[in-house]
Amino acid sequence: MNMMTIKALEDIPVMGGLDDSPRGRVLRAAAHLFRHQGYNRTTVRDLARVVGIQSGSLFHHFSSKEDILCAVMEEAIRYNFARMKAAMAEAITPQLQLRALIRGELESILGPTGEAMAVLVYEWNALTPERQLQVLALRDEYEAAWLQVLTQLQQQGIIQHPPFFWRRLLAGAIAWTGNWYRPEKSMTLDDLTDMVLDMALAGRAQDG
Amino acid sequence: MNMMTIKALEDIPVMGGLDDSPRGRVLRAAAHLFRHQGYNRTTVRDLARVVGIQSGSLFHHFSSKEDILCAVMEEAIRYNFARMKAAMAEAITPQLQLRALIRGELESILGPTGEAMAVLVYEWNALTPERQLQVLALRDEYEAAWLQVLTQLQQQGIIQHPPFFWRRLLAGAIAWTGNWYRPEKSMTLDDLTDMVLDMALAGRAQDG
Amino acid sequence: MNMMTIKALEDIPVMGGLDDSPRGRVLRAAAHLFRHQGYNRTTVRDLARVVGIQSGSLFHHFSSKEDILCAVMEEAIRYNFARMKAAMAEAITPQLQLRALIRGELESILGPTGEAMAVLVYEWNALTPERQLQVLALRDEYEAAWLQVLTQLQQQGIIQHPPFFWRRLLAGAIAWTGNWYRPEKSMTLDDLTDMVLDMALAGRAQDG
Amino acid sequence: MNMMTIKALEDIPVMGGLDDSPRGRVLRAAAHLFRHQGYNRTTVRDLARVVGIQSGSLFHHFSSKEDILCAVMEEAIRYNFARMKAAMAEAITPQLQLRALIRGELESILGPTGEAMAVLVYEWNALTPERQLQVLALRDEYEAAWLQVLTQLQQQGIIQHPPFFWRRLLAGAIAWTGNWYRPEKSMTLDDLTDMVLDMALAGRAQDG
DNA sequence: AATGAATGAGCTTTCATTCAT
DNA sequence: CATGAATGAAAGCTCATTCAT
Repeated sequence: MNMMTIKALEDIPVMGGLDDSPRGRVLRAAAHLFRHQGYNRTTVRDLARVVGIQSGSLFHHFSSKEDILCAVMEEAIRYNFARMKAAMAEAITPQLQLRALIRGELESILGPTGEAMAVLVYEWNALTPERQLQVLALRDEYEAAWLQVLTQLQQQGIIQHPPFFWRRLLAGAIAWTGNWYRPEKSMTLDDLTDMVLDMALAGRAQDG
Repeated sequence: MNMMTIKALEDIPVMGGLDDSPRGRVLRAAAHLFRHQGYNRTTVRDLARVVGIQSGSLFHHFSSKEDILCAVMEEAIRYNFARMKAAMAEAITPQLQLRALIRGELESILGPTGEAMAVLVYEWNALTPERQLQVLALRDEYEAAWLQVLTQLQQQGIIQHPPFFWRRLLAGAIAWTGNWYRPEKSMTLDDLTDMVLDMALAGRAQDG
Repeated sequence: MNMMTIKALEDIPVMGGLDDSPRGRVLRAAAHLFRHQGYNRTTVRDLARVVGIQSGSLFHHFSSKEDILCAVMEEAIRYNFARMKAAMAEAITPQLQLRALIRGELESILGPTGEAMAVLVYEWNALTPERQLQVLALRDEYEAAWLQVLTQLQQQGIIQHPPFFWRRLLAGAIAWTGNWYRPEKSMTLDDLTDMVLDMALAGRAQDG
Repeated sequence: MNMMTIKALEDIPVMGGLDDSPRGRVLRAAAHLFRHQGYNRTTVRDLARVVGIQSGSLFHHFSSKEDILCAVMEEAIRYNFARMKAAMAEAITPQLQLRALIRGELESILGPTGEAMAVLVYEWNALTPERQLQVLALRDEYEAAWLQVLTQLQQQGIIQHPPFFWRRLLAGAIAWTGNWYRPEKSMTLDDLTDMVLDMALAGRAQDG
């Protein structure tokens, strides 16, 4: 692979929630490399080189390469879940909560945890089935918050389609932004949030 | 990897547009394996075994493993592009054209080419840059049709957001269905199409 | 390997003694390819392509790739041995015979059989031991002529060193010309012959 | 190939200039195997087995099989060049220098570096063109010493033919000794040196 | 005779992981 | 904790040879 283009750790955006411990440094480098080279095409030597240690030393912090992958995914979910809960606590109405959820998810994908979130999606089946279950457990907690808000909105007649399906469509639209969105004046993150919110509330005014 | 679960070719859904030539058989098996095991975790021996030939024989039909990956992607795009053009030709108004586009894209992801389409998304950077360009050229043609329809709808005031961005959000929502949608009575493919169409036309009635 | 530089059969110098039969065409191409790419780095497909047939067809004329190698070597020896005997028959004195031997050997290396002769030297241990013996039998006949002439010259006091060893040194000097000599005005084949002859008769005048 | 005849490292003559480091052990085994089996017919597994390591471990010391071949050649040239310079420094007259050059070259071919020198000749075009240039650069330095001495001898009227061509003939005669010379009482290395020296000074007495 | 798809053993190389230091 | 040489299984790919047509 095109290893020459991969930078040193200092040039990689700091992944939210990870400190400068060896563990944190490895996970940040891993998120970056797994995202841009793929999990399988990234060697533990690549990873060690970016972190600035020898490949054997990685195994003092993680028991296997897959363990690193799994940790990247879990940290991403955990960190964003925490932020999401904080944001939700401040939002009063379901509409505002929905906006907070959208905004939070966009930030998780487009901000410092973006690479880890992309890894979560793109390297999903590099995980053994038991590890998939382990990560899914975390994810379900997160999804429950979405379903709760969407269910309220449906009960209020503000959205019309089944919350479960509707959430899935929105999840896809949001996740995909990581592949194309780049912040610019004419389309700030707030603008993007509003655009997705319009999508989420589609059909709302049909009743009005 | 989890090879024991992988079936023989006869059990793999026939990928649209591929005949029973050796080439077609290889591409169908490849789409399936690449989708469920990942490109890197699928060995040429895996592939040969499913097709029912020896691994060396693969290289009579394709010059490399990456060549197979690229062919899977190109066949999927080409086949669906052809079907999409046919469907578009029959739709008169932009609204109907939009529905045809959504329906076609959902079929491409949920129908016989679904595995190949997923490979196109998930294994994108297993392709060398020059091959990415080659595939992108095909893809651009396809996207142009979407943009044309969305632009017309915007000019008519039916959608409000910039077509380019709007298309991206819809593309994400539709692509993601491959990860969760399973046909059932309470949510047929037609129902799903209408649900996405509602999303696409979000805000339409706000003006009314 | 650098296959693109390998020409069609028409551009390869006609190896002496080989007609335009399929067998002859294969041997000429083989001498050329084995010389410039090495025996192992030349595939039967390379060979077939240059000859203008399919690789499977080669095996109607030769039972194996090694069989082709062996035939190249044997033809070269046989052809040059015949020419050498003819030349020797015309030379009267041992000195003239020596010159004829030198001239003949230089021609075999620098002329149309040069590639085959180089293969004989450089691919010697691509041959199985039994085939080596088979070729050596031919070679011994050829060497006997040299030894006879050198022995006569030694008996006449014209050369001083043991004929067997002296022949070996000369054989090396002559064989190596294939790696550097290119005909030019200031060093024709005749000039080269005389230069080697001077070497062969070294020390001659010390007695005089 | 005839692998059963290949011995363990301990039975292979110690190639001059190489210590007992892993690198040195590999190069000595490689010189031996490449010489007797040919470069292409020697597998990295053969090589590893003789060295007493696993095949994968070779690639900690050399980046490729060709890298090993190249190192064998370069070490041989470098080592012999150093010895040659030392010997030349002690020789006063051009005649003595010529004898030193001949003696040194014979030793390089018949002594501990003999296998490596043979590999240099016989496996030359297993090297990629750029590597050939790299090795040629080393070789040119070495050849310059020969030409200088031969040119002096020509200016003194001691040899008559153009030094460049004369050197080539001698080089062939000397290189070829590796294929036939075995030390014995009636033909020691000194005797052989004198025999080649007589050749080199051929025609000398013609003027006398 | 000629074809060319198919074979399958064997090649070089990669790489996660181990472990003596 | 860190190192980095060593491991050895497995990868993608090659290629002489076969054989049904």
